[in-house]
Amino acid sequence: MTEIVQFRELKRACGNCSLRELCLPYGIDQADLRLLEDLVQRLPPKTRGKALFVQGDPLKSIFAIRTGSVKSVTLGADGAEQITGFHFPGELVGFDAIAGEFHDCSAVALEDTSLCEIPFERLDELSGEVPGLRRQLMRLLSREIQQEQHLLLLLGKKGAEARLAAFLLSLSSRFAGRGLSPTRLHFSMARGEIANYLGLAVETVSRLFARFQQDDLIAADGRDVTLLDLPRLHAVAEVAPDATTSMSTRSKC
Amino acid sequence: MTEIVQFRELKRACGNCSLRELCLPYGIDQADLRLLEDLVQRLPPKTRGKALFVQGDPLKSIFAIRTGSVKSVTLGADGAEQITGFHFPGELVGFDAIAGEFHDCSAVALEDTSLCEIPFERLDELSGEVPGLRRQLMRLLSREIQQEQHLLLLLGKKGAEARLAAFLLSLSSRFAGRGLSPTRLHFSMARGEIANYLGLAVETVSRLFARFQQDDLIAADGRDVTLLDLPRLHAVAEVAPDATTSMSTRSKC
DNA sequence: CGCAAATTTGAGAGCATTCAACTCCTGTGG
DNA sequence: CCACAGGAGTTGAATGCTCTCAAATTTGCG
Repeated sequence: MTEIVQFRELKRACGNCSLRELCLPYGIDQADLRLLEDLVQRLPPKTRGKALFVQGDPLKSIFAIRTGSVKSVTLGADGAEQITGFHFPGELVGFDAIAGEFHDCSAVALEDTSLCEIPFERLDELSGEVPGLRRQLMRLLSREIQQEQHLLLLLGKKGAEARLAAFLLSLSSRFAGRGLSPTRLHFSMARGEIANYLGLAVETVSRLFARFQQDDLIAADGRDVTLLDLPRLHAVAEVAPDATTSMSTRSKC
Repeated sequence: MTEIVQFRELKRACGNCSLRELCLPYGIDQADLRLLEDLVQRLPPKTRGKALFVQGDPLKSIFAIRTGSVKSVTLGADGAEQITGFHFPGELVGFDAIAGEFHDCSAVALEDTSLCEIPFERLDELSGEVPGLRRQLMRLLSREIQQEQHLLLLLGKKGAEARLAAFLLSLSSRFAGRGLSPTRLHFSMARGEIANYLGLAVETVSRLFARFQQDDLIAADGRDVTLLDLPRLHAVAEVAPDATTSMSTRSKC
C-alpha cells in the first residue's frame, strides 16, 4: 500500500516527470517547482473518444498530457466541426477558454491518454508569484497562436498536397523533439481526422497518401508511416499554388 | 506650449482614453492604472503600408490601436502571404511573439493609424504585481486564439459565400461594439486583402460582392458597404457545404 | 490630366469534392 | 473458431466550385 502511494507521489512530482522540459516547469527553480507540484493532479486515463472538456464548459482546469494524444475541436453554429489542433505528451490543453471563462472548443482523447489536471484558479494565483511560471504560461499561450497561424497559412494558401506534406513534417519534428524517430511515425488519429484538420475530404487524403507512396515520398502501412524523403517533402510542402497574392505587404516604409 | 504638453498628457492618460473599456486597463483600479499609464508611449501615426513590426523582429513592444486599423500577415517559407487578422481601435497587436521572443508575423497599418506602444518587458513586470492586469493580458491572448479558431473553421469548412458573409457580420459586430453602426461599414482594407484573409481569389470576392448586391443582402459603394439583411446574411454564413464530416467528435463517454 | 493600381467582368480549366462501390480490419456473438 | 456487422480506408467517375487568365473599367494620386 505504502509502496503504491509512494509510486503515485513519485509519478506525480513534476520534478521527476520525464516531460519536465516540455511542460510547465520549464525554467522554474526548485522551490517554485514544489509549489506547482501541489497544484497538479494526476487523472485516471481517458480512453479514445472521451472528452477532457466540452465546448461551452466553464474553464476549470488546464490539462497536461503525459501519454497519449488529444485533439481540439470547434463546432460551428451549423454543426460543422473543425479540428484545430492535435496535442501530444508534454503539451497543455485548455488555453482557449481564458478569455471568456468558457471553453471555445472541445478536447477529446485520440487514444488511451493519461493526464495531469491543473486547476486554473490556483495556477493563475501562482503565476503572479512566480515570474518564470508567468513567462512560461505566456510562451505557451502564444505558441498556440503561432501554431494556429501556421495552420491558417496552410488552409488559406496551400493546395492539398502541400497541406498533407506540411502536416507530416510537422508531426515529424514534434515527435523528434520528444525523442522519437523523425521518420517513423505512428498516427493516433484517423484519416478522417487528418482530413478534417487539413480542410480536405477523407477521399482526398487517402488519394494523397497513395500518391506520396507512388512517388516514394513515404511508405505507409495503415497508421504507421515512414517518411522516406524529407527534403522532397519539404519541397512539396512549400509549393505556392498561388503566387498571385503578393500585392499586400510590401512595406512602403 | 504648456497647453500642448498638457493636451498630450491628457491624451496619453489611459484613464481618459475613450478606449479604456476595450484596451488593457479594463478591470484595473485607479492606483494601478497610474502605473500602467507610465509605461504607455504614444507614437507618431503610421500611414498605410507602414509596419509596426516585421516578421522576425525581436519582441520589444505590444501596440494598442487608438485610431485606424492594422492587419497581421504571416509569410510562408515560399513567399506566400496569409493575413491572419484585422485589428481596430482598442485592440492590441503583437502577442504572437511572446513564445519565441521573435515576431511570427508582421503588422501593417491599413490606413493612417495612431498607436500606443507598450514595452513588453515592463508590461510583464507590472503584470506580476497587478493581478487584474495579468488576467486581462491572458484574456486578450486567448481571445486571439478564439478568433483564429473561428477563422480556421471558416477556411476549413465553409464555401466562399459563407466566408464573406461571416466576414461582414464579424466586422459588423466588432464595429457595433465600438459604438459604430452595425449596418453601415467602411472598409479600410482592399478587396485583395479581404480575399487573402478569407483564402479566396480577388475575383471571387468581387463576384461575391456583386451577387450579394443582386440578392439585396448588401449595398456596396466601393469600400462603403451597407448590410441590408442581417438575418439572411447569418443564414448564408452558417450554411455547411460539408455536412459529411461529422464522424469525429461524438463523445463515446 | 494621366498613369498605375484597384476592381470588375467574362470564359475556360483544374483541383478537390461528392457520390458510389468495394476491400480491409476489428470486435462481437453464435 | 468462424461468421458477420460496422467502421475505416481505398478507388473510380462525374460534377462543380473556385481559380487562372485576359481584358475592360474605375478609382486614386502625383
